Amino acid sequence: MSEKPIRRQSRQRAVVLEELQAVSSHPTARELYDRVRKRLPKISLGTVYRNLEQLCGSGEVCRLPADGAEARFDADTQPHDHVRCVRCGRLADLPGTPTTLTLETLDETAGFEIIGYRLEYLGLCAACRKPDNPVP
Amino acid sequence: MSEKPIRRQSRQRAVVLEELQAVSSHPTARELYDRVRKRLPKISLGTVYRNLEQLCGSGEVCRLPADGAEARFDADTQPHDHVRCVRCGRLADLPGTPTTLTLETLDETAGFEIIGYRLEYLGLCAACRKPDNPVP
DNA sequence: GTATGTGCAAATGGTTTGCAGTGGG
DNA sequence: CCCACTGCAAACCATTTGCACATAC
Repeated sequence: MSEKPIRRQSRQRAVVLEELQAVSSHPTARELYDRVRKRLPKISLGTVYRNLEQLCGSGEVCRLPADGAEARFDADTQPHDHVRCVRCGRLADLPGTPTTLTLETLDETAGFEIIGYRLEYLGLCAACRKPDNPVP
Repeated sequence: MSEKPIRRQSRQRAVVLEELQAVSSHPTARELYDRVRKRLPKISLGTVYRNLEQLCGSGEVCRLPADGAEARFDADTQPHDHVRCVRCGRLADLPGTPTTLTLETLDETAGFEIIGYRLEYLGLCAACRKPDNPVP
């Protein structure tokens, strides 16, 4: 029935991936779109979304959990944790190995088969910690 | 400048909180709205959202990270972890103490002042594990 | 009385989709 | 050729907001 369609090459998808790999800022789709548009001025936002979704599906890109806000994307598919600023939403990588969790004890839990985990630290970034910094 | 307004009582807010506390299913705003409407047929979805946001602010309720999808809410404000089914999005509580993380080593990391963390295990729920279960 | 809360409906904003045309294999 | 991919714009859908009225205190 549902055969997965063969993926073709496209300049748009290549550039979307390249530009995402070129930054470490975990951009939103729109931010990435703005970057990509400098190289492909006619690309549409819809195409950026479509390609991001495809790249997610093929594991070349990760969609980071969007806390009610816009989704952010990460070209670093190695497992690593993030810190999110609770005030401005900025997302940063955490260097080093991801936190070790006792996954094995969880396999039976709640009837779920555990595949992995997603860990996000919450905090205040340097900019937002300044006392005179206005709430966005 | 920005004085926090005094909170008054309202039947709507009370019922929203009660109904959220009455379930363990981490409902979306709309699901909660459907429950609440059985008791307050004239309540509007906007009011549910407004009250949920207020209850979040006062810590009586938690908004769970919405993975690109609808936000889910939890009246259990004790720190505890969750499992999310990657297939159907169902969210379940994890019993027992939350995973111990080495927060102290992170305080300096990436210039963030760490406040807490959010941990979500990913997996497949019992229903979605059945091989003949169609993809939603 | 006055400011907060509500219902309603319209606006918003991120994301998805339908369609006709383009282009990779 | 064929079917995946694109640009465009409209559609979608969760959430927010403006407004006039209701109501807690």
